Amino acid sequence: MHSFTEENYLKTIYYLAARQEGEVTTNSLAEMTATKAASVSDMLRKLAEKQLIHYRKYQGVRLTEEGERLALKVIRRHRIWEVFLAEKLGFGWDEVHEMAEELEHIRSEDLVQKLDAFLGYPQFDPHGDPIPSPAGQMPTVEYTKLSEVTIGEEVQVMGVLEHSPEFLQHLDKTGLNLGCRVLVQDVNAFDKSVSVQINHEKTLFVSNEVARNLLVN
Amino acid sequence: MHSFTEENYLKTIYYLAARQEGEVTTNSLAEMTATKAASVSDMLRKLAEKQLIHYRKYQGVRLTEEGERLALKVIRRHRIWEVFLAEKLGFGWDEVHEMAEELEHIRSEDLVQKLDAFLGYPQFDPHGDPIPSPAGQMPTVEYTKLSEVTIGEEVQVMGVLEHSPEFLQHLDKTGLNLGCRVLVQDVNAFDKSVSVQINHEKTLFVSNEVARNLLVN
DNA sequence: ATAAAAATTTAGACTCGTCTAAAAATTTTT
DNA sequence: AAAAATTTTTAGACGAGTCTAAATTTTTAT
Repeated sequence: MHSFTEENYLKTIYYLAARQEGEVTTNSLAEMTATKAASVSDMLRKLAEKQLIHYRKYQGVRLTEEGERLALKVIRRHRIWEVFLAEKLGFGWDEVHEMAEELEHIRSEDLVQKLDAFLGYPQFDPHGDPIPSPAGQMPTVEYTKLSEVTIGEEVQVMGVLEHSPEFLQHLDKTGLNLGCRVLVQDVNAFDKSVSVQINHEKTLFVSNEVARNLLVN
Repeated sequence: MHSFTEENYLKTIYYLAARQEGEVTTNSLAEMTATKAASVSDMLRKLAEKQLIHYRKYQGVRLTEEGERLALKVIRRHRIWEVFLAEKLGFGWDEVHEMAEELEHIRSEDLVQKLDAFLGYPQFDPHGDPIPSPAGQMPTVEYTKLSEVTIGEEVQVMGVLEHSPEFLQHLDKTGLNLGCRVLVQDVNAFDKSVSVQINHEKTLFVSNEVARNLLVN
C-alpha cells in the first residue's frame, strides 16, 4: 500500500491544486508539509515513479487519475472522522482537524464504510466542507464569500475558507456558527468591514479579513 | 513522545511478561513482533537508554514503572477502541483487533477520555479482557479455564486466552459467545474433551484445546 | 568439564523520509 | 539579452527501524 507520508503529499497536492490555478509548485508543497524543497523534490520523483502524479522537472506537479482517487479517499476519511469527533464525542470544530490528521491514515475500507453508516452518511464535515463519495467524487458546492454579499441580503453560514483553530474560535466567540442566518446591513466603504445582524438578533461588525473567509449562501 | 514502534514493543513486553514467569526473552519478542532477534536487541538497547525497561544483556528484559505505565496506556487505548468498533460499528470480535492495532497509537489523551465516556466507561473489551484504568491500573480478574471446571458445574463464558480470528470464528460458529452459560456434563478421560450444555439448550463437545482457551467464571 | 547447540548481541548494510549545501534551471530585472 | 535573483534539483548525509552474517555468551548434552 501507500505510506502515511505519500498519502499526505497526495492530499496536500489536491488541496493546493484546488486553491490555485495551474500546477502545484515544489515550494508551496514544502511550505504546506512543513518540510524543505529538497525533500519535496525527492518525494515528487517517487510519486511520479508510482504514477500518482504528472511531474515535469522544474515545471510543477499535477495528480494523475489514480493519484486523485487516492487523495480523495484520504480526504473522505479525514472528513468522516471529523464528523464523528464533533457529533459523537463532542469536540469543537476547532479541535477535530488535528486528530483527524492521524485517523485519516487508518487503513480499512470497512472501517470508513461502517463509520459512515453509523454517522448517517453525512454530506459535510464540521467546517461545512463536502465529503467525497465512496467512489471518489468530490461534490461541487456553490458558496459565496460573505465579503461579496450585497447590502440587504440575508444568507446562511455554510462553511469557512480558513480552518485555523484561532479563526474558528473567533467565530465561536462572536456566535458565527455554521447554519446561522446573517443579514448584511452595511458595508464600510473604507475598510470593507461588514455590519451584520445574526439570527434576527444581535448586530455585530465583521472585518473584511473574516468576511472573506466565511462561506455563505 | 514515543514512537509507534516503541509503544508496540512495550505493549508486547507487557503481554509476554504477564503470560510467562520471569524475564522476557529476545527471541520471544522477535517472534511476537514478527521481526528478527537482531532488531529486537537494537530496540532493547534504546528502550533501556530511555529507562523504559530493565535490561541486562543476554538476561532478558522487564518493564520499568514508567515502561509499564506506557504499556498500560496503549493497552487501554486498544481495548477502548475495540469496544467502539464492536458496540457502535457492529464489527465482530474476530475483526476488531487488527484495526485497534492502528487506532491505539492515535495520540490524544482527550480523545480516549471522550471515547471512553461515549461508550459509558466499559470495563471489558469484546474478548472479555479488562480495560486498564485511566491512571494505568490493570484490573485483576479471576477466571478459570473451562478445561478446569468440574463435572456438574455451571459457569459463564467470560473471556478467551487465544485471540486469533480463527478461534473466535470457531466460537461464533458453535455458539460459545461471551456471557453464555455452560454446564459441564462430562469430561472425556482419554482426550480431555468436554461435553457441555449451552444456555440450557443444545449440547456440544468442546475439545480440550478449545476448553483450555475459554475463560469462565 | 568441556564440546556442541542455542540464544543473543554486534557489525555493517538497506529503505524511508528528512536535512544542508551546492549545482542547475527558470524567471525577473536592468 | 545578459545579469541577477529565485526556484528547483542533485549530492551526500543522517536517524529510525529493519535485515543478514558473524561474533559472543549462555545453556545443554555428553
